Amino acid sequence: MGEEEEVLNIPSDLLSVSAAAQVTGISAHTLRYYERAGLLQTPRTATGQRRYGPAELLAVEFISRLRATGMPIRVIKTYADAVRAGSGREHGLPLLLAHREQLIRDLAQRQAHLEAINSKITAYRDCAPTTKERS
Amino acid sequence: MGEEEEVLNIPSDLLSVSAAAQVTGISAHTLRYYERAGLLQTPRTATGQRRYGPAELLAVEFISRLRATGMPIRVIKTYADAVRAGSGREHGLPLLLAHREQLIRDLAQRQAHLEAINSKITAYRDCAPTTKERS
DNA sequence: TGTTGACTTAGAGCGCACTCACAGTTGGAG
DNA sequence: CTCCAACTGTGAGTGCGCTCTAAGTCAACA
Repeated sequence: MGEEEEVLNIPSDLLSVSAAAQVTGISAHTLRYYERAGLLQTPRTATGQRRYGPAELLAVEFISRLRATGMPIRVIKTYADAVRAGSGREHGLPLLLAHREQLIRDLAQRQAHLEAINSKITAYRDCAPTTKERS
Repeated sequence: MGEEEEVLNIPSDLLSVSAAAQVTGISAHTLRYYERAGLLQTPRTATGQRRYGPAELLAVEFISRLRATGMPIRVIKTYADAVRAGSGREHGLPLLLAHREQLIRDLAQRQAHLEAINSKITAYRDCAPTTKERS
């Protein structure tokens, strides 16, 4: 909750893991962790170093959106597996559709929470500074 | 993320911890945990059992809204301490104001994530079923 | 009055998502 | 060629928010 950059500026060349971390805002540790967890599969150099191209960076960006909206790692893995297996439309899409519904409900709830917090703030503004307080 | 009840129906009599759990949707274990953590302070019977009145139930409801919008336990504790100390307006209100700003930013981000997910879904709909996939 | 189920506290355990530490390998500037 | 910084995998550690366990106390009905 709360970053600072807004949009990913994706370069056309291949990036090392730390460069990809800079670009995506996901730490190098976490990028490797995602790969270990099966969310991601990064091409390697001849000696085994990861190289992130535009496609991988976009994948990282999408994964981080799923994470930021509360999708658990294991569900993202299921999605990623489906996409890699070429059955994204059959098995991946339903996960996205379900997640979208969840997210929409979640947004509505958070809106309601925001309004309740606003009410509380207003209550503080309205009551006299020396009045005894509740909850 | 994702409950089922919408609004709290608060009774006027005093409730035991498990009855309060029923009403608030927060487990009895968690209610006790909140109290141990200092978020809550429930009146007791002569023999030490908790009794939740309307004020306590409303407090639980508000706490669960703060939790559901990502406020950490320790910050809620700071808020609760301020309110109990009678300095809610001076020390509690700023926490709520900061949290509201955070929440508003968070909502905007989640909206953006939703739109990105929608785009991805649309991409699945638009591309032919047998087309090779990406990311 | 006896028994059963709900209550009490304190502490341990769990699941998740990182995050770090370690030991060893590699790439590139000087 | 040397050397240092950055890379590698694996496993352990961390922080958070619950969630459960254990041992004991209490309420209330037959």
